[in-house]
Amino acid sequence: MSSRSSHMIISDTDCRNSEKKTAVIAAATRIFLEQGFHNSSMDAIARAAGVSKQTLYNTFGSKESLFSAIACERCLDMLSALLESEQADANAEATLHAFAKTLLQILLEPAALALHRLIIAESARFPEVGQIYHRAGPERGNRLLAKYLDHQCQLHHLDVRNTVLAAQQFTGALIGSVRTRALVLNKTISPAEQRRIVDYTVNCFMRMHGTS
Amino acid sequence: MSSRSSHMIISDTDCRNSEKKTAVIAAATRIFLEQGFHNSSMDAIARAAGVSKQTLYNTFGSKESLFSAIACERCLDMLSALLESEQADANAEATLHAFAKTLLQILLEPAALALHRLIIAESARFPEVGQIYHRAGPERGNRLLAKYLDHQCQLHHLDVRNTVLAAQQFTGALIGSVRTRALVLNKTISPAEQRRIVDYTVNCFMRMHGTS
DNA sequence: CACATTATGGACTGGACGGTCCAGTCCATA
DNA sequence: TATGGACTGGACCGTCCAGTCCATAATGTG
Repeated sequence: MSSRSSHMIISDTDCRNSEKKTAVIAAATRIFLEQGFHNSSMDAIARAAGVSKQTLYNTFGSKESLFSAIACERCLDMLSALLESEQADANAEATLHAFAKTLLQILLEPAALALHRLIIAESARFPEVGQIYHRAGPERGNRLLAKYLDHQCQLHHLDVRNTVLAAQQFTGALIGSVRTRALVLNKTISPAEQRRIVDYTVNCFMRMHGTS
Repeated sequence: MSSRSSHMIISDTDCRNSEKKTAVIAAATRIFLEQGFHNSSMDAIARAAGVSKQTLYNTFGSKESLFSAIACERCLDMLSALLESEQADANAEATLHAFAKTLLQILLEPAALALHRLIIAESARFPEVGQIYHRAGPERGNRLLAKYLDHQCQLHHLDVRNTVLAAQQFTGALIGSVRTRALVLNKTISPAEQRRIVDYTVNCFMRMHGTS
C-alpha cells in the first residue's frame, strides 16, 4: 500500500524493479541481522519490505540465496569505512593509534557485531559467505596494515621481521578479548575501555617494533 | 531397541534413571554442538540417546531447558583441563609460554570451537548461558592469569601496572585473530602457526613487563 | 502373586514455514 | 485501445517439529 502511493509520488518513470529490490534488501538485512537466519521468515521479510512474497522469490530464488546475497553485500560494505580512513603520514605511532581506534570502534558497532555473530553462526551452512567475510574483513584489514608496516620499515621508522604476523597479532590483540565479551554478553564496551585497550596495544607494539 | 537389550545385560538393580539421563546428555551435547540449536530436533536427540521423546520431556522440561542445561555443563567442564595445568614455578617466561600453549590448544579444539560458536549464536536467546560461559571461560582464565601476574610482580620477576588489563590483552592477543579465522572459515590451525603465535605473544609480553 | 506406580515409546496434534500457483491489477509502451 | 511484463495477495501444499496423549510394559510394594 505504501509502495503504491510512493509510486505515485516518486519519479514513476522507471526503477520499478530496483526500487522494490532495494526495499527487500534493506528489510532483509535488518531482519537477518536482528533475528538470525532461522528466526527470520520469508513472510516477515516480505511484509517488512512492503512487497509480496512472490516478488521475493522472483528476485532472489530462495531464502538461502537471499541470505547469501545480503550477507556478502554486508561483508563488502562493512570495511569500506575503514579503507577510507586515510593515514596522514605523521608519526607511525600516531598513525597506528588512529588506525586502532577507528578499527575498534567500527568492529564494536552493533551492526558489525551482529554481522560477525551471523557469519559465525551460519558459516557451516554458507561456507562461501564465511570466505567472503574473511577476505573482505580480517584479511583485507591485515593486508592493509602489513603493507603500511612494510613501508614504515623501509623508512626505518619501524623494525618488523614478519609484518604479516605482526599485523595479525596487532588486530587480534586489539579486538580479541573485547569482541568476545561483547558477543557473549550482548554488552557494549565503554569508550574509556576502548581507549585503554588501544593505548595498551599500540604501546606494546611500539616496544616490540619501535626504532627510537 | 539397543537400549532394551543393554537394560537386560547391565546391572538392572538401580541407576535406570541416571543411566538414561547421562545417555541423553551425551547425545544431546554431541548433536547440539554439531548441528546447532535450530537444526537439532528432539526426535533426533531421543533417537541418538536410545530413548523415547517422552523421556526427554520427563527429564528435562523442554528443548530450551535441555539446551540450557547442557550448554552450562559444557561451559563448566571445558576449562577444567586448563585449571589442572599446574604451573611449576620455573621461569616466568617459561610458565607463560606453557600456559599460552595449553590455552591455545584447548581453545582451538573442535569441541571448544563448536561450543564457542554455539554460545555466540544463541546468547541472545539464552543470556544466562552466555553469562555462565563467560564466567567459566574468559573471566576465569583471566583471573587466574592476573593472579599469577600479581604474584610474580611481588617477587619482582615481572613489572605489570594493571594485571587485569595485561592478562586480558595477553589472552586476547593469543587467540583473537586465530579463533576468528577458525570459526569463520571452519578450518583448523596448524601447530606450527600456533607455536609462532605463542612465541610472538609471550615475547611481546616479556618486552612489556619483563624485569631483566 | 496381585496391585499401584511409574517409565516408555509410538502415534498424534497444532502450528509454523518454505515454496508454488494463480487470478487479477497496474502501468508503460505501441 | 491493446499488449505484455511486473506486482499483489492470498490460498494452498508438503514438511518439519515441539510438545502431548495413551496404551503398554517394567518396577516396586503389600
